[in-house]
Parts: sequence; C-alpha cells; structure tokens
Amino acid sequence: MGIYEELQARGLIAQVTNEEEIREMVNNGKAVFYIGFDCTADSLTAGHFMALTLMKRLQMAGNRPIALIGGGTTMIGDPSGRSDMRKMLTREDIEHNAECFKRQMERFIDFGGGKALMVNNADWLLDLNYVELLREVGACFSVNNMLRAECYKQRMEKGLSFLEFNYMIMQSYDFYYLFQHYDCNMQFGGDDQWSNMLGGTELIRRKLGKDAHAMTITLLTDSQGNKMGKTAGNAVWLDPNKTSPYDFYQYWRNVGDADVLKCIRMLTFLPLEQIEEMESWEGSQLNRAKEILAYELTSLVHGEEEAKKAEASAKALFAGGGDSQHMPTTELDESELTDGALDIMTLLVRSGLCASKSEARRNIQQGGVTVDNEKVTDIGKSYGADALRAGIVLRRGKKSFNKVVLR
RNA sequence: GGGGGAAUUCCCGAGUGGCCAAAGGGGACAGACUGUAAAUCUGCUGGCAAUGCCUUCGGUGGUUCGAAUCCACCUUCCCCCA
Repeated sequence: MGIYEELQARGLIAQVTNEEEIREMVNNGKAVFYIGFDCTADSLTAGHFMALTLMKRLQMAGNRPIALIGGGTTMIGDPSGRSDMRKMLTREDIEHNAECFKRQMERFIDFGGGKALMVNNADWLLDLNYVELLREVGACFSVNNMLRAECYKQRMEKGLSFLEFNYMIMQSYDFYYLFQHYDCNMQFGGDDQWSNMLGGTELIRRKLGKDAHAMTITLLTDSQGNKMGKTAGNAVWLDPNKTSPYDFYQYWRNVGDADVLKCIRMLTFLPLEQIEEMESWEGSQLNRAKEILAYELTSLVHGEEEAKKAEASAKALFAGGGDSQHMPTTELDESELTDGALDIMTLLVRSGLCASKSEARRNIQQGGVTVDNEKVTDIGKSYGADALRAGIVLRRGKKSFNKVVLR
C-alpha cells in the first residue's frame, strides 16, 4: 500500500485536482509540496496539528515538504469560513507569531539536510509592487469566477472588503512563486482552502503553461459537524503554556464515542491494522480507545514523558488509585493566609478552578465541590495552615482538579 | 458622494423613562443517570464584605428625582443609490 492509499484509508483526503497523477507522485516520493500557515496567533492549534502530521506522513514516504509561514498573507487575512473580517494584526505581532510557529514546527518536522524547507511569504509578498502585480497576475483572475468561489460567496451577504478579496490572489501567487523557485508541484491545505488553492494551479497554468496539483485535507469535525480542536470557542493550543499537556490530554480523552476511531485514524501514527481491530470495540471498551488516542497525541505533541504524566494524573483522579504528584498544582504563600487559614471559596478562585467567588459559591451550593474526595457543603469552610502545608486536592465538578499546597 | 438602518450581558436576540442585572433561545458550568461518551431531566449563568451595595446595554457629554431606553456629537458596521 502506498502513502496515497494510506491517506485515503485514514480518511484524510478530501479533494484532489488529479487523482492519478497525485497518487503516482506521492507514492514515488516525487512531490515537493507546501502547506501554508497564517500566523494569526502565537501558537499553533490542534487544527494545524493535522496538517503537520500530514506533512510528516508524506515526508516519511520520501516527499519533500515546504512549510510556508504566512508572514505576508497574514497581513491580509483569509476570509474563508469567516462571517466577518479578522482583526488586523500589526507587523510586529505577525513577526512574533511567525517565530512561535517556527519553533513549534521544528520540533515536529525534520528540517535537517534539506529534507524539508521552511519559508516565509513575507519575503516575497511584502515587496511586491502594486501596479506590476496587477499587470502580472491580476490579469489572470476573473472577478466573476472569484465571486463564485465558496469562500467569497458566503461573504457576499455580510460584506467583504477589498483587502480580504485579495487573499486568494496572494495565496495563488505563493504557489506560483514556490513552483518557480523551489520546484514545488503540489499544495496541501484544509478543505476550506480549496478555492484559494485552485487559484494557484490556475495561475501557474496560465502563466507558465504547466500543471501543478492541489489536495485538501478533510476538516476534522465531530459527529455533529462541529470543528474539533476547540473548547468553548477556544482553540486547543500546542503550546504547553497556553494549553497544558494535562488539558490537552483531557481534550482527547473526552471526545465522543462516535468520534474516537475517526480521530485515531486521522491523527495518530498507529498502524492501520491496529486501528482496524479497534473498530469492533464498543461500549466501555471505547474508553480504552480514548485513552490510547489521548496518550498518542499528547506524546506526539508534548513528548512521551509529558504524556505519561498526564495519563498518570488522569488515572489518579478518575480511577482513585495512583499518585497526585503530576496534578496541576497551585502553590500558596504564607502571606496569603488570613488568621492562619483560608476559606474554601478563596481557594477555589486562587487555584483557578472558579473564576469568581460567586461562581465558587454556586458550585458549592450545587454540590459540585470536593476537597480530598469529601463533598463540601459549607461555603464558609476554611482550612488551616497545617492542612494546607500537607496539600489538599480541590475538585470542581467531575473533571477539574487542582492541588493546593502551602509552601 | 447621497439616503436609510444597526450597535444590549459569552453568542443570538427581546426591551424604547422607574416593576431592569435586563425576557427568550443557544452555549458554558453544576447535579442526577453513566463509561471522564452521547441522549435526557434538574439547577444555574455580572461582581462583592450580599435581605444591601457596585459595575454593565458602542463612546463622550447632556436632559431628568430617575436613562439600555430621550437629546447632541463621535466611532464602527450593514443596506440601498452612485
């Protein structure tokens, strides 16, 4: 089985420009492909992670990836899949984000010995001359066609600025540029990028009379059709300071039954035969599959050691046994005590388990708070210095824990 | 450039002088049931030293005993015409 067939079997391929040629190319390690990452935040997200794994898979099959950091395109902002314009980022922010992206990618993709390349489109986009560009590539785009593209069509009702309208042209220019300077013959991207990517192949065909290819990755959605990799509207970040390895682990540990196998297939590197065996798992056995998923992904992103810690904490908290040493911990200072003690509501807020004392009060009154596995019913309950020095385990609801220790 | 409309709490959205911390829905959170799942049901959803006080209805000023609600100016967005 070639890499193309494997990607297919994993459900990763959404659309391709020419299946036969692409199959032939990637299976024989002849593809030089790029994926663009716009630096809209200071960390990559779980969504980008799938693109990274795809790069890795293709790299392992002998193809050469180019990671394109969108220092230039981020200045414009991709309107695809958005109902309003993105907040404009300053050049400094973008550069900072690009740096962060770079560091995270280097941990994951092997850029050594020319096996992969990292480029930043700021290097060629920012110096473009407007009139020259219009004459060079602007003439190749039909506004009529562009307006028919899905990414813009959606925005015709809400309004689309000329700035954003140019995004497709910038992305197309990237492909055109990489095709000429790096022999890049294929572009990958999320399925929402399809029209932008076709813009590139079209431009290359018109300007150079040559064929370039495009292939999109299935968007990772849950059984209800929502994009995965978000909790309450917030992204699941790859940066451990923004989403701790423990929370990252928990995110995957908690995916719905209907989505586990799909995630394992699309995101992990477990061999397909092993995954096939899991297909027949049901009921509580699926819980085991979730553990595997969470462990595998945490390990890929944060390393084996962190994955083990996250798993150990989870076991300690949910299954009773195990130790609590890897649990998220809050350290208190002597000076924070009032009369040598601290009340439960303050502790809940201080540990970050509750956003405010009001919330802490509500959670206690609803019976959602336990300390060292004992339900707290009194909102005025307080804990002395000795107890705190020994460390107490606060728990809010079923899944939020924090150990509090007085130093 | 001309004309019209809009901005409300996490989101959608009601409210058009006091009964408004602001209906309803969604989401989130907690409880029950479970398998750290889904579905369902219940509660809850600005803050605080809490039968009260403080902050919040795009911004700044004003009218009034009293403003999310009225007036002026400003900002942003949308629609129609060009």
